[in-house]
Amino acid sequence: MQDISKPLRSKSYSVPCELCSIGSICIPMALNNTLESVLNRKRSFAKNEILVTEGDEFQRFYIIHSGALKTYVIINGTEQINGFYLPGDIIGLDSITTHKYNNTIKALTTTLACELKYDELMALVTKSTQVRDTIFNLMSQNILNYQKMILAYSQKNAEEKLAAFICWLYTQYAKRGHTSLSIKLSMCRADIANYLGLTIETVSRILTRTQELGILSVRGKYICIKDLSALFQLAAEKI
Amino acid sequence: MQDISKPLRSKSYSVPCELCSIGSICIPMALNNTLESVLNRKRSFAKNEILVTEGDEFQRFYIIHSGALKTYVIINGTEQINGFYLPGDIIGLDSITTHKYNNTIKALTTTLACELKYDELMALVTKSTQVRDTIFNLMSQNILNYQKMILAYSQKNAEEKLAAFICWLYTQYAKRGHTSLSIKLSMCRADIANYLGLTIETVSRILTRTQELGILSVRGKYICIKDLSALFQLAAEKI
DNA sequence: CGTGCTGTTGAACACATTCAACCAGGGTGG
DNA sequence: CCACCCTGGTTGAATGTGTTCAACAGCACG
Repeated sequence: MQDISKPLRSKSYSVPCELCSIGSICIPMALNNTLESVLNRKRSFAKNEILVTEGDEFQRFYIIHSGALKTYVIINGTEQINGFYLPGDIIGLDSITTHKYNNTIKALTTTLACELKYDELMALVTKSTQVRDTIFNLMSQNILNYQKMILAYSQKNAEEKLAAFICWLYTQYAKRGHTSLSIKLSMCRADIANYLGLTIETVSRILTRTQELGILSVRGKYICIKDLSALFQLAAEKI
Repeated sequence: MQDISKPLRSKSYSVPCELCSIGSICIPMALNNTLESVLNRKRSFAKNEILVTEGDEFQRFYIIHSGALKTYVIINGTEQINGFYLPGDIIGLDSITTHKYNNTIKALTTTLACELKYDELMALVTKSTQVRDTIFNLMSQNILNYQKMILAYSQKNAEEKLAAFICWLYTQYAKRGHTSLSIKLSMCRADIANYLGLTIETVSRILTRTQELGILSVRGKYICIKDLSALFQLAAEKI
């Protein structure tokens, strides 16, 4: 595994296995040599490649090693983005209950992802309390995150939503060890607007306004956070 | 258990144990006589009684038998409602990861709730694959629900949000066997507005407007759905 | 009968959208 | 090589949705 991940870590945002969302179970599994059966080798996906389509039979989770994915559904013929996923994130927890994928998953950039078979993970949950606790912890964290997001996105106005979004990006990378204040957006303005329930014009306007306030520096897909605490304050969150 | 639940079912919205969110594991446990150790007796809470406060140590889930609860956090001195919980719902899944309650839980009306100890549930997860699968299914369903809610509440305008909220109420009751089109709101307008990120004035105006359209009939806390499919259409959801 | 609480209604205002024009960069073809 | 177009992004003016502030109605309670 290291032979694949090592050269990539310098290239772009990626997570070493220890910082992955399932890291704490993956590493022990590697030591026990049961890894190969449960966590398949990393697979590479090209930009705009579709990993799975809404309605496909659910078999495996995807855990992002590097790159970025988005998930969306088609409502009334238009794409509605459900979420963005960054290195260390796991996709598919919502599919346990439906036995099929509820969203289409698409690569925003070239992406490396680990595949984790559901059945085999479940078998491990029963065998190892460590795996059990890790998975429950992961799902609980997911639920907590969604709660916070609902709170955020139902209460906040456009400016606060966008600030919260950039805070979220920063926090996601920071959680996995990338504390840089310079962020390269892997999604276009239209995707951000779609996800936040805004228009691209509003997103654009707010980005320039926030830049004028000296909080951000925006150039195309590159965003530099000039005043992190002001950004978090704008998002109405505590750091 | 039945001695408690039976007389209540006629009185108001309540769920028989078979329709509870954990029903499928609860019933077998009752048969195995392990029930008493895991699922404590129902506890009654008065209107406005606080079950737990944000930050309290997490020990048990609450599963609503009858009545209604709300969860909220205090942000900048003001209450921010996180969610409403109805008969059959389980509260506390977000606390597994934090080991403490992330919200304050308060009874909206007189409420009967079952208490389910976390530690003892986990022990059962390892012992019984049926319990394991039920709990994973429950958590996955939770995650899926939140995904849909985020989509809903970030994309929809005020009218659609409120329609979606009433649809959600209807669906929640319907899932547990109460398909009546007459719904008694257990929360006040201020709570609805707070939760949906609107003002009470807007909620009020939209309710009367929707009534004028012949979709709803509103009188105080009593709502009667006159045209279910129109309501779902307004909420931009499929039935 | 007044007081307080919950909910409704009205008018002025603010924020976000819509529609439109415009700009910058990348690729293609003459 | 430059004109051309196409895509992604920014900016401006008019419109509309939802908020704010205020008054008021209905109802329970002392």
